[in-house]
Amino acid sequence: MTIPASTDPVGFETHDHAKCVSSALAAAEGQCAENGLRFTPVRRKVLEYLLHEHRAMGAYDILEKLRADGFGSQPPVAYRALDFLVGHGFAHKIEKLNAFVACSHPGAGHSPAFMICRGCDAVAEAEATPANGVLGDAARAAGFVIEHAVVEVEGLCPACAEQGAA
Amino acid sequence: MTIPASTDPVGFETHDHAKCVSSALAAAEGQCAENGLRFTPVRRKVLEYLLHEHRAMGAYDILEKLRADGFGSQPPVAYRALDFLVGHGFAHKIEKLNAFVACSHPGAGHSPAFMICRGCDAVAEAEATPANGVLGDAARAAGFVIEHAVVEVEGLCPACAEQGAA
DNA sequence: TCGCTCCATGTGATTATATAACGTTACAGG
DNA sequence: CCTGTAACGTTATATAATCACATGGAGCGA
Repeated sequence: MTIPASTDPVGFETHDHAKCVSSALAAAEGQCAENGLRFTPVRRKVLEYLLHEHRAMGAYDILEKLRADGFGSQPPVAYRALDFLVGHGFAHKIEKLNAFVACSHPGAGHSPAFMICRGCDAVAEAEATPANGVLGDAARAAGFVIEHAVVEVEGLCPACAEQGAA
Repeated sequence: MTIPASTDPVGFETHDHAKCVSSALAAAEGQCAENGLRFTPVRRKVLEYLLHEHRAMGAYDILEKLRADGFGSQPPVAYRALDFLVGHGFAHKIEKLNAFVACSHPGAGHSPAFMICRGCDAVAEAEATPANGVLGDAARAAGFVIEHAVVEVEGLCPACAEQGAA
């Protein structure tokens, strides 16, 4: 796991947010075009919300924004867009929070791990390697075939830790 | 979803289930006595269900059993018992399934990881080491303080993999 | 023993999260 | 243009979890 120091894809650091939103949207658009996927207005908008907020959002938070923007306002509208985004790797679901975040590592097929700050709800994405380590050994020993991994660690981000969030 | 009484999978292998249930209950009872905790009938019964089934059970599955056994039948009854069991390490919540399992490694304070079979819903518990590996490195580099980890891998257990569950 | 306090339990109501089912609309390919 | 498929919109419902408040019982000190 090497974090390119200048681009801050993962950390709890500041970055040029407007740029990261627009470039991520452009990347998603390109990837959809390449793979014959339809990057429809609802889907684009939902990804935009997630990128803009840069934190985990509940489906009903998103739904409220969709309503405000004139889209359909019933749960399936939000869930379908989220299913699409998650299914194609543009976003991830945080099981612990029953919420969703935009993917921070666009492009590469990956196995994400998340650091969730319980102080401010910020979520940072890192790379997991579930097949390695003790768990991978245990799985192989048991004959278990790993298909997908959920790795989510809870704790405090630097800012919250410093200001002593109990 | 009925599993033959004497051959439930633990770590996806067969074992003497009646014995493992009773010894786990006895261990829990002892640990409660030692720490001044009240191992009440509801709590005991819920742990018994979880140990007996040895798979992930939803809170409402448990609630139904409680009702059948003459306990209170409103959601808080089940959730409170589960909160107690999870809080003291006698059971764990599987976030991916919104369900609960009895702890397989009683006693030691630990950081569990789970292997979830999508074929038969069996759940095996292993030990995770979240502070190690690439994620630990990333967290330290970012200044993130890990307090708790959720590690859940989905896939196929040996039995389901063999019979070609798609 | 009495009475106090704390914790656990029971219940009704409500909030939060997610899916089912069905008709309509938009779009790509022939 | 026709047609098949995928996306969308809406109603209704299922599933998961919590709130708020009343009741009851165990432990403890006076």
